Amino acid sequence: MSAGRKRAFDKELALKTAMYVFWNRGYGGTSVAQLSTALNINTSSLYAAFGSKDKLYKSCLEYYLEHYISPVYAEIQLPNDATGMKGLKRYFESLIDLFVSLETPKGCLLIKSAGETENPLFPSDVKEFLIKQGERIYQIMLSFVQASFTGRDSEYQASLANLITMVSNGIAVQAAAGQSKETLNKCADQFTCILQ
Amino acid sequence: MSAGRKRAFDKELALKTAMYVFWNRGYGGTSVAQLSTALNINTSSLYAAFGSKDKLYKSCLEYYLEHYISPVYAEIQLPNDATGMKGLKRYFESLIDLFVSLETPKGCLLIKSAGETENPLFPSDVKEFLIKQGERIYQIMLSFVQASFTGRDSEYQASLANLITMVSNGIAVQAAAGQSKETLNKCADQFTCILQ
DNA sequence: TCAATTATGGAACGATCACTTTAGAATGGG
DNA sequence: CCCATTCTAAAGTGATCGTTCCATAATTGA
Repeated sequence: MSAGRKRAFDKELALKTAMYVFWNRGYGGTSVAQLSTALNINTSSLYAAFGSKDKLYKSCLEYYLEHYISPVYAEIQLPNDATGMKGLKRYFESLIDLFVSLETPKGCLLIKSAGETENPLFPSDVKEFLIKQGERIYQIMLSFVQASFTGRDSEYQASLANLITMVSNGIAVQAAAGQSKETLNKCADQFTCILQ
Repeated sequence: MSAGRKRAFDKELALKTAMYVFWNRGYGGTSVAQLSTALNINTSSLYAAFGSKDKLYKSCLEYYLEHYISPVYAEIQLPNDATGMKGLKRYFESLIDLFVSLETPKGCLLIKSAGETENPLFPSDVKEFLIKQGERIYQIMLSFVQASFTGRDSEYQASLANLITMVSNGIAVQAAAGQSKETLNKCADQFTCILQ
């Protein structure tokens, strides 16, 4: 099947490391030379394994979505006792845990990326990817709200789903700015409380 | 007093134009050559007038604060009939008007800048400046909340000021992502409604 | 064992980065 | 009018950007 020399590094581990670098410094703030150093891989090996800086970046975003964001949104998706305030509180807790975790960079890689899309060097296909994922996440939130606030009209539900997303984005911004887990949790609690 | 050749361009207009470029593309996404083109000024003139890219950037942030952000926060500062829900609603309206205005780039320059501070090339003094301004803005919001929600304990007030700031940041993120003025206003209205 | 295939290490590519230099043109006080 | 002063235009600075090339090393199927 596969002839040729074997890869000397763990590709998935390298991908995860690259994701951390992008998460910290952003797309524009990360150079291939820095990645090469952080991953302890030559640039030629990096290009052989991941194609280009842009392709590696997109792979990192996909990895982030699958391994970091999706588990959080699973909190409010079926099958679960996911509906209602209990689900929402668990969602915010998971989100804040992710955004302030000591094992990963602070804040949200997706929102950090979204802030760079107007950079003329930012890859346009990644921009489209981010828009698509934003819509997908909103749909998950909308389904949750529809299942949890059954007594309200659909316009209210749509707006509430948007408001919760808005608060989530605010949490990401303030987590990236260094706000403590306790402060963020207190805010999220207050929000869920005044919601009912 | 001033001998020598006169400047051939309007310095404040050039500053405003530079601010627009940074607001659109971010600090890392903007090159001096692009600024030179956009401002229709040679790089040497640009350096003579503004010192360096970093100094120009900081001047743009100061200009943004004075001419764009401060007027919004004046909405909830004394002397005004600024307290209470009426003040808060006007604050959100002004904020959303600013973030989705057709005459300026979308979103908030400060929050866009805050997302770039971990870029190793980002000037550290600007990072400190942003942190300081964030605290200043929080204090304004806290004073407003203390004057508007007199019946609550100070912990509740601090947390509420934080929550409102959080929603504001969320608005900035979603405005930058292209969300419509109507959608944002509906969300802000819903938030102010459930607040009481 | 030999050819085909893939990975590695390092140098090198042109382009662009922020910034400076140099030479000359415009200005105003004495 | 002269000259110090300031601005403008264009070329040039070394450094870094993303990416590729090339020789060599390692692995496999035939």
